[in-house]
Amino acid sequence: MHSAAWFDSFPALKGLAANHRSVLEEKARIVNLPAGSTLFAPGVKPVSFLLVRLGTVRVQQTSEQGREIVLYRIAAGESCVLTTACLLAHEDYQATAVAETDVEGVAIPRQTFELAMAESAPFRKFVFESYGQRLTELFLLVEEVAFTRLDIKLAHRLISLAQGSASTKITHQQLAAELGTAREVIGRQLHEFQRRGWIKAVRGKITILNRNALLNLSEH
Amino acid sequence: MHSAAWFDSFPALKGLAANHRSVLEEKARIVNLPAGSTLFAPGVKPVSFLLVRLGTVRVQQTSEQGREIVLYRIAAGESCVLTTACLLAHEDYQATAVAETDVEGVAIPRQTFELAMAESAPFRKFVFESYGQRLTELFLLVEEVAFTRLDIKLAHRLISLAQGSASTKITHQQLAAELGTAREVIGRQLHEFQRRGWIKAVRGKITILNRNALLNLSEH
DNA sequence: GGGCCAATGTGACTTTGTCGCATTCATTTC
DNA sequence: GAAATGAATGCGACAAAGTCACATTGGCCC
Repeated sequence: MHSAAWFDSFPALKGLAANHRSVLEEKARIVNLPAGSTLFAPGVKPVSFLLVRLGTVRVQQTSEQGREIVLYRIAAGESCVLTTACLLAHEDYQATAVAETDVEGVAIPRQTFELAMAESAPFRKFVFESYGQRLTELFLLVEEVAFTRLDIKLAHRLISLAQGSASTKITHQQLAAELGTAREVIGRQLHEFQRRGWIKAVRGKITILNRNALLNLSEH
Repeated sequence: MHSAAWFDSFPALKGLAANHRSVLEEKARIVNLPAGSTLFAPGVKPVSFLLVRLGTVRVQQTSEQGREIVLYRIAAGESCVLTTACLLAHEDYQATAVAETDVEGVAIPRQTFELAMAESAPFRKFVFESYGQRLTELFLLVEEVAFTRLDIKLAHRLISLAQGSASTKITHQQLAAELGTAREVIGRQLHEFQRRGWIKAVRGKITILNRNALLNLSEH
């Protein structure tokens, strides 16, 4: 089906002219990716512009020694800026993207994408706003990585990963990869949080007992 | 003068159609900035698209506690991606840009810029290629900040700042701001390099005595 | 020559990262 | 059910990096 259903998932595309909209609807392809699958990895060239309709995608960087850090996440309704950048600059990917949940994406062929960029001001606006937002986020990430204490980063991340619920299924290793540090370091810090009664950690799961304390710390 | 002279400083714009070229030439304004002046700072909104014709610009981030880190440099012939992003996403700047040398820039009014983006494929290509490049660089920066040992980063930076010549005029504090670390840490490391006979440091100036040793270390 | 201030040095201490193992827990396999 | 397996976690010693509170030095200006 090349139904118009997907279009409404992207409020930012509301303003598109009817003719542009119908071209996009006609040429776009819905792609379904199971949780855990890799959308792209370093050295690969993108073939289509990519929008995420449902689910979330994690973009991360891996160092030569195998250590990882999460760069950002793509939420439902957003575009994959890195894909766009690589597509337009004719570069390879230099990061990895993993589906964190089952993901439904909308793939727009390069030609159609370039046409839309050329002809539709609202489409350009959509693409550029994503760009600006990511760039800002990356600047903040650099600052956070360089200057923020680990306990603060960890408190912050625990809250944001929990998404309002009390507990998260996550291992020390995964948390270390989130923040670009080592497992042992996460272990120590979780221990300290637990000693203070802020969390309860069991194998593969962390439960927040005192959200306010974590929140307070995360605001340093 | 709104001479065409500046145009030839941007090889990437060679492919522009004559009519687009003449519009840009007509509307663009040459701006001269003395070394050390601030192009933009957090909280300011950009008014023009900006190309750097001569000189270099340093873009840096400052943390709340006042610590700094250099994000990237804009060389002659390049555009200021952050300006573009903010311009298009209607956002404020969230970083600082400082002229490292006397800078001659080309300011293109927003309207003219948007027109060029709408009508000229080569112009879009120019803008997007800059974008992709910066994004790639920022990814690498995050990785470097998170995972690379300080001695390696410092060796690397000393070589790149020296630009082939043997000595650089720079203070420990400035080097610390380059790499996002503390002055004392730079001091210690320089001491170690000096002890090994790789550099000679005097107040405000560092001379490279053994470039190969530094290079070798910087390739870790 | 003396004052001034940026640049640099120093040592004690904390935080973070690294290394090499030892345990523990859950699941699969016999 | 017992044993085997492998991921997840714990632990202790040590190295690297960041912090703090000063002391010292060098260059410039009067």
